[in-house]
Amino acid sequence: MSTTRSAVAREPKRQRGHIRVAAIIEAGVEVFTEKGYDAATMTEIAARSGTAIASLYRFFPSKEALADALLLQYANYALDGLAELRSRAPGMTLDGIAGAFVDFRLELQSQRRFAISLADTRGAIDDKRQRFREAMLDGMAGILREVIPSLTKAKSEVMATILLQILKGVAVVSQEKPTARRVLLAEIKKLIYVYLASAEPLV
Amino acid sequence: MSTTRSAVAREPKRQRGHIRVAAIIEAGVEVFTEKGYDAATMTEIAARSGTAIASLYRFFPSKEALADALLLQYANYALDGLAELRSRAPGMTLDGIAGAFVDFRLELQSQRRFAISLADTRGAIDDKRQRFREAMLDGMAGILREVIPSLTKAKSEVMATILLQILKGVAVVSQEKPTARRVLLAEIKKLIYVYLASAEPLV
Amino acid sequence: MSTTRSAVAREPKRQRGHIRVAAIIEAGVEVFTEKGYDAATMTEIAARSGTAIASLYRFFPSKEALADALLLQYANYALDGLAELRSRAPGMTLDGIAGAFVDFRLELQSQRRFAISLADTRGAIDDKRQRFREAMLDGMAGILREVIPSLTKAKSEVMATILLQILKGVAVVSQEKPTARRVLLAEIKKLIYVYLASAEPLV
Amino acid sequence: MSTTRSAVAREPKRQRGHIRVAAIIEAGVEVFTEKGYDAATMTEIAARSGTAIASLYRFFPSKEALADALLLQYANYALDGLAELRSRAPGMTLDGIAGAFVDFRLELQSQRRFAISLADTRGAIDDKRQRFREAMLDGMAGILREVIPSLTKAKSEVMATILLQILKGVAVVSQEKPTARRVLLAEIKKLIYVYLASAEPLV
DNA sequence: AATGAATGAGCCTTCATTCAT
DNA sequence: GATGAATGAAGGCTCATTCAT
Repeated sequence: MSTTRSAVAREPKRQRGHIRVAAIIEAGVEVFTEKGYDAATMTEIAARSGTAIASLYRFFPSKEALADALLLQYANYALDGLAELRSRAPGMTLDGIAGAFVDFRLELQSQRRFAISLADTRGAIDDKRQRFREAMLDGMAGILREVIPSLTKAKSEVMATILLQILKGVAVVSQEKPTARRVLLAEIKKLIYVYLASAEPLV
Repeated sequence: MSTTRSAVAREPKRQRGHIRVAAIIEAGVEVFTEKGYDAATMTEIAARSGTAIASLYRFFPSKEALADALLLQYANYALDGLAELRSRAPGMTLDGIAGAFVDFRLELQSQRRFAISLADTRGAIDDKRQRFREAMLDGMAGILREVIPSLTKAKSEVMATILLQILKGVAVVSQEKPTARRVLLAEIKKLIYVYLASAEPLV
Repeated sequence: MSTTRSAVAREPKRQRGHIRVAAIIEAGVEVFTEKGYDAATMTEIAARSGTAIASLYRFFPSKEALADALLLQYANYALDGLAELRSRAPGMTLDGIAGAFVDFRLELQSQRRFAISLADTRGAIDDKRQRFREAMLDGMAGILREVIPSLTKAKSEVMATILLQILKGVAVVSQEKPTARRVLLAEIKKLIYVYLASAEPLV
Repeated sequence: MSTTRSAVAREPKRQRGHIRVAAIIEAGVEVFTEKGYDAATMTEIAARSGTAIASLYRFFPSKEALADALLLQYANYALDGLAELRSRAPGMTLDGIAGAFVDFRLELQSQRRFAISLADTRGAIDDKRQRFREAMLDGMAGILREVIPSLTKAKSEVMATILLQILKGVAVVSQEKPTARRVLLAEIKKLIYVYLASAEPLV
């Protein structure tokens, strides 16, 4: 499938390797998420994944490469989910789609797969994040046009930007206590609903 | 740089200190904002504020203490602004208050006073940030009740949480190009408006 | 790469081993020469010789051992050449022998067989280098006595030391551009000639 | 004198600093000489100079910068000595100048000031070494023309190249036992003498 | 009181060498 | 026997923080 990839993660050729990589990725997500890119140390990631530091470097030739890989994986997962949502979109009510968006974001969280707070990380990785963001916006805009056909492309893009920001709130409220959490998630759904409704032409 | 100081009236120590502290804070905001907490170095902050490193440490005994102070200052500024907004709230239309919220957030940005991306920084500083967040939520909930008297306290707090998240979007869209920016800010205002309107009982 | 090996006559192990070793030695010479002892990595030598790293270690149990082997091979080659030169020495003119020495050194260079700049490498290898040096001096002193029979053993050894140093210059000038190179090589020959002549008793 | 110098050694502003720098330079010369550039470690240089590693880096911002500084210092010292020799050259006999060259080289050695075996070191430092070499050749060629006026510029340069190589032998024989050493040094002088004489037109 | 210097802990990364399949 | 994977020791370098003048 893929032959050589310069500075990017190299995939293992033996069974054990895959397990290792999985452990590293998991630890990487954990540590990056907990501490942020700069404060995370390769040593800790290695330790937490039960790998020797040099082994970690065998698969991910640099800290940045590891972060890249984590982001990429998250991006793929998220984009896949979004595509799936889109396929279900036609015929959904505004209310349904509002809930679907929130559930989608919730799912992303639950899958411990995401990584790296949106902060620090300068340099090359930022480009990739930017591209990911654009792909997300694109996908969301598409969904919006699916459910509100009267939307122009431009308008749908603006709304997607807003929507993305709203959905970030899901991550924030996820840290609240269960009760508050439930209430807040319902409120976010409602917010999205009224927002979408306000953009739909009155029949 | 240092001049004679024989008979000349030397400013009272407090005065000099204040100037120094102000310079440090300004430099601190700059550097933290530009590079993030981890990548910012005390040496650079010292240099950029024209202070010797040891002097910097006289006023702020650690990097974290400096970040704390920066946050505190920002919090005070923000809370003051919020209080002021609250005093103007009574009698404002929903539309007016939606705009006012956005303008308020915009103002915060423009005043180079705020610092440190909400990420990295772990430890003690997080508590303070939490308290600041709560104070903000409190203030915003109050304003909401001011403009939508029918709101219960609980409901207003939920809405404040949502609103705060929406307002974070102002920072995000501020990085877009002027045209897009203007459009997006208008959209945020609209979003807030429809959200507030949805919570107001139909007369 | 690896083919079937069922009924096909597999070369005797020894044979295969020799090929491997030869490949490793060649790669070793290359890499050591290009990068120097320290900067050369066993991994690269393995890769460049098409050997697996573990196989390399089967033949040469350490980096130093490999360097040793390289030196030894070079020493043998050089000493053989010197012996051959010695056999041709009787009856040569001083001028002829001067040229022969330079050509001899030139030959050594051309045969990509030599390795490792005379620097770095500490430890055990230095002893071997020392012994090699002595063997060379010995051989050269012998040749000198062959062409200048009046030389005492002691004197011939002193002269050999000097001569060896002069010949190192061949390596240095070899890096010059062709034209300069030619001139400098001729000059070295002349230097050797006048040096030898100065030691020959006036007839 | 000098204000800022990017990646090069920074000179201390206080008394203590000069002492430190001197100690570092001495240790640097020692370690680089003993182990070669690659094998030398900053940690050892720091330790041997009684400095903390970070202090070392305060003055010399990188290993290469330190090596650079060492080379520069050596070059200056050597070139000064050569200039001085040149001023004494007019009127010297060939025999005298031969001895003077050897003494000059000997002096360089004795002044523990020189550094870094001519091996390893790739990159930027090699350029400087090259320039240094050329300056030396230039100076030596000048001296040769001083004592053998009939020399063309080109011829003197060729001879200087040869001479430089011969003089390297001084370093080599310096490692011999005193007795052998004395004999060899005398032989080098003689070699230089006959070489120079061979280039002088018969009167 | 102010400041340049000193420092040690720690980070990312590499590599010779040994395992385990 | 051959090979990819594993590893730990070490190296260059930075930075928050403390001394000493």
